[in-house]
Amino acid sequence: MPELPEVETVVRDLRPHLLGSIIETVQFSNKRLRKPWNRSWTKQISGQKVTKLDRRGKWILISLQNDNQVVIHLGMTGQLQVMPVSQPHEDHVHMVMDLNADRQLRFRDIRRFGSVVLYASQSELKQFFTQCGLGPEPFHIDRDRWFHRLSTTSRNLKSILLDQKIVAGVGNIYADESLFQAKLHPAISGNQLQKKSADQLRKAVALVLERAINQRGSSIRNYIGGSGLKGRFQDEFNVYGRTGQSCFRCGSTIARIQLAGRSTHFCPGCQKLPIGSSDHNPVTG
DNA sequence: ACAGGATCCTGGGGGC
DNA sequence: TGCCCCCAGGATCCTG
Repeated sequence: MPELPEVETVVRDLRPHLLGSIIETVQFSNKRLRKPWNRSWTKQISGQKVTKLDRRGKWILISLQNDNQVVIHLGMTGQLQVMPVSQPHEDHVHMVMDLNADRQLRFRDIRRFGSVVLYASQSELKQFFTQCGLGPEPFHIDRDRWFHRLSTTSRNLKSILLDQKIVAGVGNIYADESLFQAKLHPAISGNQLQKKSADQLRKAVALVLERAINQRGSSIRNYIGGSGLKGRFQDEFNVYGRTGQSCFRCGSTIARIQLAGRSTHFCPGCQKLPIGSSDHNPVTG
């Protein structure tokens, strides 16, 4: 669900509430999340002060005074908010962290694709990211490296953008919006791109994400920020969810195809396949 | 190496 | 009102 702009918004919203807070204890519901919470971790983090709140890709990182790192992934439907203990409990709350001053950090996750885990130290966390090969932040991609990654693969651009090993934080919405911004068809393969086009895509991703952050991300159905507020970027979509509507740029009808197992939206007028590429049939609806 | 499908879940919307 | 089917901001594993 939440992609980089949504996760960034959650972190920014939570930061003033969480920094300096003391974690008293943590409790989980009886339904398991994507990754299990080790019971011994509860003791480790009890009484610890929150010293830092960060984001890496779609991961939320809570640093504690003893160097422990609480790492949260929101999955598809995760919501993270600090609220008073007195606030009534919602459905689907699967983790509650009791904080000082009668407050709680609550993790609500309808589909339970999210996770909350602990790493013993910053270096252990770094090791984890290295192990899973997490790619660079979209705002700090090296131009030549990016071109090299693209030019050495026959995979299509859509699946490249969704690959967290190539660039961290992009999901289905922003992949489609970035490809529209760069005027590139999602089915083009990486090694078909000229250096100039590859660079246009690199810049488009950063631009689209930056704009989305400024709008607090996109709220399609479940997403809310760390303050409970929705995002506004869904009002600025050019292609995502606009199947059958007219392109704001050229007036063509926005098409939807299946790519990398995901719904993929694009404008057949602005985003053309190079001659010789195989064609894809639009799915209506 | 890559594409595609299935899987983990719950809920909303449309069609009948 | 109910049922059935499809769809969904993610990630991972398996097959061909």
